[in-house]
Amino acid sequence: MEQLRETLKGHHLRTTTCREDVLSAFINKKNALSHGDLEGALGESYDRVTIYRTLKTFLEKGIIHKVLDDEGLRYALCSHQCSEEKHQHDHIHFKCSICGKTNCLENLHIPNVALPQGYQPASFNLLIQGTCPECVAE
Amino acid sequence: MEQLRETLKGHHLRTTTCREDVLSAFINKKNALSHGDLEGALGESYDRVTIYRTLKTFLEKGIIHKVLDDEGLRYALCSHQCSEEKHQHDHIHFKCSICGKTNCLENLHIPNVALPQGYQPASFNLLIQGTCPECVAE
DNA sequence: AATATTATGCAACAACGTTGCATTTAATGT
DNA sequence: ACATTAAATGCAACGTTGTTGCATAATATT
Repeated sequence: MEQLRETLKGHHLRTTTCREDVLSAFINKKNALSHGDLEGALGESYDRVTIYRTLKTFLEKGIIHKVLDDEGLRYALCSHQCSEEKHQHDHIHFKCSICGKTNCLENLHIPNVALPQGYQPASFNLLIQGTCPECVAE
Repeated sequence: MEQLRETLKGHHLRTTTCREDVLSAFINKKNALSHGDLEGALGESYDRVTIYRTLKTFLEKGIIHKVLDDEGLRYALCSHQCSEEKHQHDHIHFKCSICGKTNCLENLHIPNVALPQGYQPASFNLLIQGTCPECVAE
């Protein structure tokens, strides 16, 4: 609870109940969340627009990052210290096609790629789809 | 022209002017296209819905594949022989943040990744964002 | 407690995508 | 070349997703 306030303050954001609730949703569910997921999780507590704006500010301030997906955009917590100035991510995202959950594999880095002459890379996004350990087990 | 018919027939599709036009749009513009791009390129010739359905069939039949993007879905031609039965892609997508175009780097394969125990990968999608050769030059 | 600044809710709108149904078109056999 | 069958299109309507402007409410600061 107090930790939420700290996180928000650390990113120069005012503490509001909506931001606390969105942030704790990300912390509790450990997988990536879409706007719709959050709307579902938070019920009628907040306006749709407020959630959109909360996601936008969290993105800008470096609290969450985008997770690409062939069926829509999701968001996940930034584990390492991201800030308004710089977002840095080079981990892999895994989406399970059985349970539908997408997770950050924080420990796995995206391997280097030798691009052809002239290409200047700035950011990388690798999504692997398949079956996750929980769903393989069943 | 005749080639378009061949391609469509090869994927067990009837030849219609809409399908020919959509297909040639993909062949002419060499970058990935969104539904909106196609609507723009084809003008008022076809109904919005028809373009959506054309994209859907092309996807299913293995003529085009999805290209993920943090600002929406795009589609690009499948270079290698994809079919209704199997789609196989392991090339890299590069999106230029200056000109906004996304291209398939057909010759670059996604490097192998050692996933933790229990993860069963099925498909890979790597998007690199940065500056493309044309925009670097300027 | 008063103030300045920021966040929220509401309304309205725009973009994106889907479904059902009647009509038109393409392929096939005669 | 024509009739038949099956599939594709256009239209209307709808649902979802995301954005913007503005008045109100809440937060941080003095």
